[in-house]
Amino acid sequence: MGVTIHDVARAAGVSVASASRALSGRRKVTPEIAERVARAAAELGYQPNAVAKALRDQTTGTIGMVVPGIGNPFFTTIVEAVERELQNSGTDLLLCASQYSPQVEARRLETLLARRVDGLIISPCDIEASVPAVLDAARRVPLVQLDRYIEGGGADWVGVDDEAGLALAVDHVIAGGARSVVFAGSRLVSSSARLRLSGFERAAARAGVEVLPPLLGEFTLEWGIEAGRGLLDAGRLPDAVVCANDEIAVGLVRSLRFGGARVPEDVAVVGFDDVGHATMCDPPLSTVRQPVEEMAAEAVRLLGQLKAGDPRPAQRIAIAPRLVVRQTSRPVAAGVEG
Amino acid sequence: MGVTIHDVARAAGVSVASASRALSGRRKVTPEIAERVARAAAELGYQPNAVAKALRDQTTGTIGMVVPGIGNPFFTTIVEAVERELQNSGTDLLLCASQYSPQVEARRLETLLARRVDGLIISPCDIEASVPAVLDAARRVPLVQLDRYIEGGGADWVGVDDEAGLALAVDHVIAGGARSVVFAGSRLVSSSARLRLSGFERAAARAGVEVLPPLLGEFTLEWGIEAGRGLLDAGRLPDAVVCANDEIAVGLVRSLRFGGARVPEDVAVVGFDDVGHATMCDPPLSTVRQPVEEMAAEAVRLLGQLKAGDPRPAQRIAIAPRLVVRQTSRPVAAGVEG
DNA sequence: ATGAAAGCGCTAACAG
DNA sequence: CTGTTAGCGCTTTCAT
Repeated sequence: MGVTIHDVARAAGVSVASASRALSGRRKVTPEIAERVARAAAELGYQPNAVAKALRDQTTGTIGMVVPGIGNPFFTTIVEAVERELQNSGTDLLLCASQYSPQVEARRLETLLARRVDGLIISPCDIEASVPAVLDAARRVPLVQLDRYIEGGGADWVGVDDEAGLALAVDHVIAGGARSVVFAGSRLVSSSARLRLSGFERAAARAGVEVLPPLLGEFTLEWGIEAGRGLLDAGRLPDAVVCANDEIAVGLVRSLRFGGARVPEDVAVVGFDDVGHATMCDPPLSTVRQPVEEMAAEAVRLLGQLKAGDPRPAQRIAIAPRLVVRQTSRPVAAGVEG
Repeated sequence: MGVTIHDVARAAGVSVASASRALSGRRKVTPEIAERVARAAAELGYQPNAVAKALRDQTTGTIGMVVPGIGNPFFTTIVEAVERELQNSGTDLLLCASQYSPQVEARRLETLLARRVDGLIISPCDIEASVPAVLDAARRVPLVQLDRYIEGGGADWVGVDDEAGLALAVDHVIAGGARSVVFAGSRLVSSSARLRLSGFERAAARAGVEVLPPLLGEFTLEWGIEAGRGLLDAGRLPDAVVCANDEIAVGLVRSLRFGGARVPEDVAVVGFDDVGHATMCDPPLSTVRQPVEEMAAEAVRLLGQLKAGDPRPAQRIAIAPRLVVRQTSRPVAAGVEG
């Protein structure tokens, strides 16, 4: 079916070696040959076979990326950022979703490795169950973890500084007058879930406010709605609820208001991520913005370093987030934005 | 770096052919050899090189998919559906986003083709500008268009029956008492944009209601908000607005209510797609549900047929959508659902 | 500057 | 049933 470089060479009346050299331009050929080869290639509609090139070169020009799910806007945002980052490096992205299952995650890694990707960017779905597959992959190929990471180190990581982010959120609601606070997050199955809870607890303890027992479910709108209902049913509302992501926060605001509570007058709500949902929410959500572009850039940079062979201990890079005050929390003087 | 089948063969004390046969299990070998090979492979951590296999077999076991953008929940939903559909066929998906640009779309197709995908599923971003690249790709490899399609035919397509969907929406609001209607959609740069507008116009004309000039922008929340403002500023509200997708509808509802109009009492709003956003909306959005699973299944089936070589004229498969009545339109007796 | 040939890892003919 | 070998398409020595 395909037209090969042999066909081009024959049509141009030169050897395949010359054709190869002319096409790649990486080596000198007479202008005349270059011309003839170029014409032949164009006429035949020659298209280089990347598979053969990959086998020969032992490098595919692709990097694999696996995230828990592309239904979550945070992950699609970060995927887009990585794609943009890779844009001009001639590297293609092979994107996979693990669907929040360590089994399919392991399978995905396996096929990515079999396809000989030059590197891997992964947000492991489970802090424990993902360990073997991720470590194994890291042994075979440059790998950096983005956002979520696995226990025990051994592989590079770049993500947001959750601790700092939660401190930002907690201090903000307290500055707005909150005396009792609660955390609405996810069960502690990922690093993000754990770090955000502990960051919240630390900040709240430091401030000396009352802390209600955390509400732990999923990183979803549905769970946010449920958590809001739970709060209403409990009879007494906290002054503020800090959420582990925006989807939870949006759901929470919805059910709180549906139940008659005013946001932010009766209870302040702050989210985390600031991708998409936050501005869509009514009223617009105060949240902690993850520095997605920087995270993606850093991950790609790290991957490049690893590829270069540069041996060094595993790195962890935590990038500082930023508070974005909108309308679900009481403003404190300056800093309000749309 | 990698351990090859030669290493395995040597370690097992057999020829590469036997090793290959034992590993693939596609041909008889003595149990003893099978055993020895299996052990050697396990001990060495052998992992087959898919690149070499692809070159040898002239088939990669991958299909490429290109959609305008993964930021749009409709496309992520359909990508997930296609992934699920492919799950058990041993075929991997190479996902690309064209970012709504015919240029990057063409480039993406080019590299997918260079990587020798076995087939292509594409939602062309532009009904006109996407034509050459898509047609060229279709000439080289089995290709089916999903959702959007290009002008002029020549390639298979599966999508929703837009005409029927818009008729459903229009008839519904009219049954609810609407006497004047308007369409809020996208500029006519894609097949979906065009078909939905014409479907709306036809259904409205058939019903004999008053039709205001259509509002055409983007398939985004922002445009929905703007369109809603425009409607308010115009002084007189229509009884119903039918939207080309849910994001527009959500934005529209938001700005209409913000401007003091009651939904659905003053104006009914109906969306299109029913993925994610619709239930998140407050109040929950009445909409036309795209049969995403069926569309994905059909696309994969068609692709399989094409691969089988089965020559036949290009097919267009339009699947009937379903109306989902929630709370942004007045119900008509039965059929309300969550 | 150009051409002949080796070889990337794999599988399927083809012999034995 | 097993082993030897050719060849998928490409790039790069190695000679010329």
